[in-house]
Amino acid sequence: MKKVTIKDVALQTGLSVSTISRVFNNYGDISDKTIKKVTLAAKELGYTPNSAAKQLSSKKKKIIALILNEINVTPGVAMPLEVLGGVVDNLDKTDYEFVFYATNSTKQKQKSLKQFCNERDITGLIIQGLRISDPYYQELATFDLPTVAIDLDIENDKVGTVSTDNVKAAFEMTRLLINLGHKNIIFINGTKMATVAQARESGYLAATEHSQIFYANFSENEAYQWAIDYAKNKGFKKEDAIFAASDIMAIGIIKAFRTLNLVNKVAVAGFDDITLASYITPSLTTVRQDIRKISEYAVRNLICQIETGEVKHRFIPFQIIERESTSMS
Amino acid sequence: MKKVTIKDVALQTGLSVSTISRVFNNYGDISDKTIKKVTLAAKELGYTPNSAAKQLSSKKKKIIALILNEINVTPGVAMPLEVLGGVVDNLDKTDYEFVFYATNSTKQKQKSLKQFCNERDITGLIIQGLRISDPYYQELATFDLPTVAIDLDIENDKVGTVSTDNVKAAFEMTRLLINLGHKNIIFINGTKMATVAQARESGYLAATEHSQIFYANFSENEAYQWAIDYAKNKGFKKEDAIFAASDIMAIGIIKAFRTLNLVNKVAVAGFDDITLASYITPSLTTVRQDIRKISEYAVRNLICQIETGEVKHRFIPFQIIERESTSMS
DNA sequence: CTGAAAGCGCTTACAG
DNA sequence: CTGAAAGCGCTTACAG
Repeated sequence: MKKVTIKDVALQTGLSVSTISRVFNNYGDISDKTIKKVTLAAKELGYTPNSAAKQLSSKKKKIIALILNEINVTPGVAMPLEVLGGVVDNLDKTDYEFVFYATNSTKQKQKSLKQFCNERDITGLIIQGLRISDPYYQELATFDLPTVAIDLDIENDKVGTVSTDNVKAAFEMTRLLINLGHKNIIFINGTKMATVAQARESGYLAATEHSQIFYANFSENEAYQWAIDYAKNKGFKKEDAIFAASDIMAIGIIKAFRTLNLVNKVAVAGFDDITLASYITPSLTTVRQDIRKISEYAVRNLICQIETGEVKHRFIPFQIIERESTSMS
Repeated sequence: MKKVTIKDVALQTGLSVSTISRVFNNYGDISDKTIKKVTLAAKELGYTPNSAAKQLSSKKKKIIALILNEINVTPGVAMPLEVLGGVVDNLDKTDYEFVFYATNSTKQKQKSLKQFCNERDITGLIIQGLRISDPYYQELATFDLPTVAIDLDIENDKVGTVSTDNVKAAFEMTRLLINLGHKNIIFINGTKMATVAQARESGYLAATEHSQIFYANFSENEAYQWAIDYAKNKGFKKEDAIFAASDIMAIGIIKAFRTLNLVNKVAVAGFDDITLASYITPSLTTVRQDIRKISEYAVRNLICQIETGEVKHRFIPFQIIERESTSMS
């Protein structure tokens, strides 16, 4: 089965290749009769334009790449999938093509962002999941292709950003815990290597006077272990409340609290509102991010940036979800 | 900043374009001196081969597409993400390029699989998430590109398959419930429109004498509602056990059982082992699929099919995970 | 071991 | 409104 090309359509219709091309690209400057003839012939022959040829020959390329870092590390965390789905859906409504690329720190070392974009003729980029230690994070500081970074702070006025206002969200959550009567809010952060973690930490710091911060690497196990150790060494008090910078860590702490018989005695709050948060017992008080909106604005702002050069920074509204883990018996 | 092409490298080195191309494609037939010179010049200029041009000019293309259907429908279900990650990782070890494409029933109507593959010069295809009612499912019956379908039964000896042995797994789970002393196993299936659902149903049927089957559309809410209604109309008995064809439905039933105060009285089992399964209370007895292995064999078999024409059908081992939901008080 | 030239399937000024 | 021709950046027989 030979591939059918634009030439075959030209032959079939007796028109020139240029005309066929114009019909397919809606040049407007063509007679209705021709349009009909070409459309019919194309359908008959089963013609589909070859995208590589199109890309190569066309001046104005329109390809948006989504780059996701470390997509399959944390079980239960579906954010990458949601971002992917959201970006695809929003891009479908435009005439930009979509390319997906999954990366990780190994691959980042092998091929630079710029290399990748040159190879694929990328027009614009949406990127998510980078940590501060990642090569691509560094590269973004001097990157000159239209780019929107999700959940990242980049010191580069060519790079737009979309994220939850992590500072404000952490501030509000901390205030909520205080308002619920807890005197001593302990903050369990992930690492200092993530922009979102830094932001959440500073929000926490702004809301409390007596700060106590520990790090559990965004890991359920490490958070679990931390809680066990802390209980042994210092002991939790009724007036304590734990605010974890991710639901996964909060869940680790809740698990420890089950063992320690501390459930419903010491409040726990998380961040993200992953699916687990509402299913676990006790259900978890947390901050819900609006990933659909984040994806939507990532696409929207990127296209705006490509077309007008205007770089935007946007916070997407969040929601504090109060559940059982902060209501004490 | 002009794009640097193979021509620039040729100019810089005083060699011909053909030679540069050969160096980059490891033709072997070139002097070490030349290789070094070219490599150096390429690095200096920051040359990266353009993939569109490569694709267009090359006879032997090597592009594998992963097509995922309806990626963002069910919260808590990360299978598409795991498949994506697995396929990417396994493809990274080969010299095939990877293309990702998310589809849904609307998009399937707009563009046929064949059209999509022609446009992109796809060499081979991995596809997951299709339901029997999907246009692409129909199309696969007569598809002639090397293809591996995940979790699908296709009547086409050009299409390979990789999946859990759903029949056997459902059979074993049903037997387990019987062995645990439950007399009456009620099967809650999703729909008749999914191959996996049909397979699980027949496994169930093979293992029990008194079959009772209901459908809850793979929906937590519908399963919840079903349990409430059933309790009202017929009433659950101690000897009953519920086997749901997905964890999500099993969880809906557990939720209903909480309301009905039936937890630990009537056994519930699920299928999939999603993250939630181990976190919910009571934790859920279920069938664990090995998605990493499924992805691995999907890639491996597809490449084998592309290179040798041999079409394979493969079952990936599963595991029955016994947890609290089937241990009665 | 290397080069000249045709060709992959399109788009797009330039003419008419 | 339509066509002829150059060109996008590569690969690959064919010569030498």
